[in-house]
Parts: sequence; C-alpha cells; structure tokens
Amino acid sequence: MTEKDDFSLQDFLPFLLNRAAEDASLAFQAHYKNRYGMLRNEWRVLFHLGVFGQMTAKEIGQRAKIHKTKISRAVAKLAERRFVSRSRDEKDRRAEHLRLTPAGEAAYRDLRAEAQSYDAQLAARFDPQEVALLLRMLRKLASIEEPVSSAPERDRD
Amino acid sequence: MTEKDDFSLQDFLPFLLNRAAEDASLAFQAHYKNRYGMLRNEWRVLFHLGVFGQMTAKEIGQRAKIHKTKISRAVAKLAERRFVSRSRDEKDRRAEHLRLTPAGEAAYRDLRAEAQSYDAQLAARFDPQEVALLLRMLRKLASIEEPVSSAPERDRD
DNA sequence: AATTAATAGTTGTTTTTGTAACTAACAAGG
DNA sequence: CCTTGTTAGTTACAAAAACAACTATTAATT
Repeated sequence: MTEKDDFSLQDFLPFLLNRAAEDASLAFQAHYKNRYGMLRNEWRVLFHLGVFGQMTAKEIGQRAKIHKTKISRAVAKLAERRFVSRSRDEKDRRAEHLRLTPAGEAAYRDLRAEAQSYDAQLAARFDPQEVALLLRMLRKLASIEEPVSSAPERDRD
Repeated sequence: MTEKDDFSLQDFLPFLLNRAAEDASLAFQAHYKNRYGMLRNEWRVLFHLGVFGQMTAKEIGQRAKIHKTKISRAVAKLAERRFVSRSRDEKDRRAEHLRLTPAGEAAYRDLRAEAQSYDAQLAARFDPQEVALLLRMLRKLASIEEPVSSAPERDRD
C-alpha cells in the first residue's frame, strides 16, 4: 500500500529474522511440544547433549548462548522425565555432568530425524548454494564459528 | 568437539534462525526498551502505524502475523502512553482505527532512524548482493510477499 | 588459616505470553 | 423481528520467561 516514507519493515533485518524464525520454527515446535511436552529450551538442551555427549550446564550455556537459569530449569524438567541423568564432578563438586539416558537418546533420535527431514524440506525451497550462503550469513549474525569440517567450507551434507 | 553423528545443530535452520534473530535483535531492542519502555509487539505496532498510517488492529495483525490478543495489549499500552489514538469506525462500530499521535510520530521517527542505522550496520558485514539474497530468502521463509519494484503489485488478503 | 572474591547451579518473584472465554456489533436466513 | 453465526476487540487465568537473590563450593589474597 502507500507507505509514508522510504523505510520498509520487510527489509529490516531484525524484524525479518524474527518473523522467519517464528515461521520456520512452527512445524518443528509442534513435534517436540506435542510428542514430548518439551519447551524450546528443553529440546535445545536435549539436542546439545545428543550431539555433543556429556556436558555440564555451563558448557551448554556457552555453546547455545542460553542463560544458566533457563538451562537449570530445562535440565530439571528433563531429569524429572528421565531424559537426562546428572553426576557431580569429583574434582569440582559445583559442576554437574549431564548426559542423556536411553530414553533421552531415543527421544533425541526421534526428534533429530524430524529435524533433518524438516530442514531438508525448508532447504528444498532454495538452490543448494543459496542455502549454503544463507547458513553462512546466519552463523555470522549469530556469532557462531564456521564448522571446521575441512578446508574453506563449500558444501554441506 | 567430537560429534556423535552427522547431525549438526549449527546447520539446522530453525535453530540458526532463532539464534541469529535473537542476536540481531539485541541492540535494537535496547533502544525501544530503554528509551521508551516498549515491548517487542509495541514497537511492531508503532512501526506499522508509522509506515502505513492509519490502520485497524485487525489489519496490523494480518500484516504482521501477530495475534489479536497481542495487538490489543500493545495498543492499550501505546494508547496509555499517548503514542496512538483510537477512533471507532462509524460504519462498523466494532472496528477501531488506530493512528500515531504527534508523540507517537516522534518516537517512531527516532526509532526508525535507529533501525535504519542499525540495519545498515548489520548489512555492512556482507556484500550487497548477498544481503539482497538473504532478504529474499527470509521473506520467503516468512511468507512475506516481495516488495513491489519490478513486478506488478499483487493484492493479497 | 581467615577473609574475600569468583563460579556452578538453583530458587523466588515479577513480567510477559498464550489460550480460551468473553462482550459488543454486525449479518443473514427464516 | 428473532434466532444463529461471524467478526473486532478485550479480558481472565494459566504457563512460561526474565531478573535478581540465594546456596554451595572453589580460588585468590593477605
């Protein structure tokens, strides 16, 4: 319609990123929410443990940039549902090592499969090299270091 | 770190998009939050009114894909602070036309300037044609129609 | 060793959000 | 008109997030 000036909301990156994130998350959200009653931070913690194996809450927080309060509550919920188990570090008894239980592993594998197929579905809407660029740009915006798989990244899976 | 399988969180679009959106929104958020005590939905409503002029809550909701409840609360807050004024539609007395007050216009212009300079700052981290592609992809993911430039305008909804 | 500072994680309290039920106005069919 | 259905917007209540204060343990300073 008639815009009053040259500013366009649809070109404003923070706005667009939030909208795209919301829309793109919706379908996946339904899975972890309906199937496992998980919250956003819970699947994030679950996935970090699934991908990286044993970690402390602090390490998850650093890697995912999630505040310790959120991690703590997400872990409490996951532990209550026997998806993660905790064990104190003997050297530093403040720290707690977290890992998935077999039930947690199962949930992770299930959701990971969903994630992969959903991701493929999203990516299929674009050319592969466009997707690669999108990922690189998003990682840069999110201050996530590039995966150091091999030489300068070119292709992914 | 040693990943246990071929799944990578940093390549998972919903995750990446959320992370990028959070990070990219942080600096701008500080402005509307600290300067005007606004919430996310409040600046969205303010911007829609600033960009498009008079609108009803329903129209804002459709355009921004924000639920009417959120709009209602955001408008109530903005009206309370005398940033927007409301007037009933005489033909349909359910509908309410919203518009910015002079104070609202001033806040909008101020925040718009912030938005533009912040956006330019973000965009400067990439090549212009990369940014254009990013915007196009994000709009597609967010189901936002392309801004009318070459193609004839298409009326939806 | 005693004091102070720092760190890992938790808990409590206040805001914000999400969901659904609600009111008021209009619309259509009988 | 009168029922039934729809729409615009609000409100109430439950769920979740944000922020800050707290405990327990370790590290640093004197």
